[in-house]
Amino acid sequence: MNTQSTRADDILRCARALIARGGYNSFSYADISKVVGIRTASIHHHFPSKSDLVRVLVAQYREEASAGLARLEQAIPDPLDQLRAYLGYWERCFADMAAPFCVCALLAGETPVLPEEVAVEVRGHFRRLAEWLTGVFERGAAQGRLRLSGTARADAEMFMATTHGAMLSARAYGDAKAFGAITRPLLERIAA
Amino acid sequence: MNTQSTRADDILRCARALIARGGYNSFSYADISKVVGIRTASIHHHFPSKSDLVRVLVAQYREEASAGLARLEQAIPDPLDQLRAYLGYWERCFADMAAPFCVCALLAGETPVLPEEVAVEVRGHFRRLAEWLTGVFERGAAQGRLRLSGTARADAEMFMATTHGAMLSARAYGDAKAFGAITRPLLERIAA
DNA sequence: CAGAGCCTACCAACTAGTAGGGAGCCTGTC
DNA sequence: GACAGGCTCCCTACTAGTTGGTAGGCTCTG
Repeated sequence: MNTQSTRADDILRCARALIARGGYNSFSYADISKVVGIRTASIHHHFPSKSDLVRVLVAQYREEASAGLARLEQAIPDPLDQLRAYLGYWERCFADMAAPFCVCALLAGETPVLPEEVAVEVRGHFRRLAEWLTGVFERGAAQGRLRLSGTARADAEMFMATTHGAMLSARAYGDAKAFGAITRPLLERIAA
Repeated sequence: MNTQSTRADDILRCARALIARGGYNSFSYADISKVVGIRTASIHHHFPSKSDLVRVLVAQYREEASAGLARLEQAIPDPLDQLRAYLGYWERCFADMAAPFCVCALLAGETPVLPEEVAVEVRGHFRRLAEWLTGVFERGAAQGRLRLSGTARADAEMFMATTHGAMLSARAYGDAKAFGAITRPLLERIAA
């Protein structure tokens, strides 16, 4: 357990919220400085460069997501309910305005202008999520709970794409409810 | 026809390519200056502020998209083929690396940090595209060419979200073929 | 002459990042 | 117990380069 200074965590939490608003190039150390109450030079002490900060941030995000999926899988046995819970999580995020976007989905769009190290982490998140979803679809099909329209892998990729696209639509429409409006029919369609 | 100075068009074309790489905050007047061969001050002569430039850029993008959809609709009678052609267009864009992302999809993610006027244009594009797709799904269902899983509107929104999400996945994976891999099964699923 | 288009020369604010110093705290040693 | 050394964290002060944007002047054209 690292009970050590919460400052680095404060910085990461703040940076994550800022990135979720507009991506890599839409925030600066000065923005973090104002929120966390620390000088920009002190942020450099914790994270020497911006790419370091964002790489660590995304790596931590991936760990949390992975842990969350594992917890979800343990708590909920039914594959369809697992998908429902996954989408429900994001629906609640949008409703709360807490973290109204997947950091990795946003960064994925900016890939060409991202530091390579960050792009690698983002790719890792997409792979991990796609793998988890593939597993869910495989088990769902085997148990007769989900109706596959192609391979489990293909359905998983499509599910992920629709989810991310629904986040974009919600932002474009300026309407948090749009996310649920798009993803709920998605669930109905794949339910056996 | 406005045969007038191609400079403004050069600037718009260049800015569009730059935005398609990483969004609103990832390019500057200096970047355009280097490519177009003009001083940044001269860009301000054509577009007083950055938000002006991007607003006009997105408005022009919307017009082209609208015209493209109208042309597509005239040339191709079958609704399923229309969707095929729409996705084919983007697949070719990705393959060429010409314009490997929908400008509006990328900007949609950045909505919270976008100038209001730009966000309005982006929203307009999403509305227009969703409306067109809704029409295609309605006609497809009426002609027995497409299988709806919900209302035409809901299916259209889902189709659009999946398309945009597939763009994100292609970028995240660093693999242009991923777009086709995700969207082709999508077509098969909705074909009657 | 008027205006369009482009220039040079600015500007203030902001960008990520560096240098160096001071306060506090742990740790080892006499 | 004292005290030196080193380490962590944060500070002020600074840098060079970039940001979007302005002022004013030149040239070419209708």
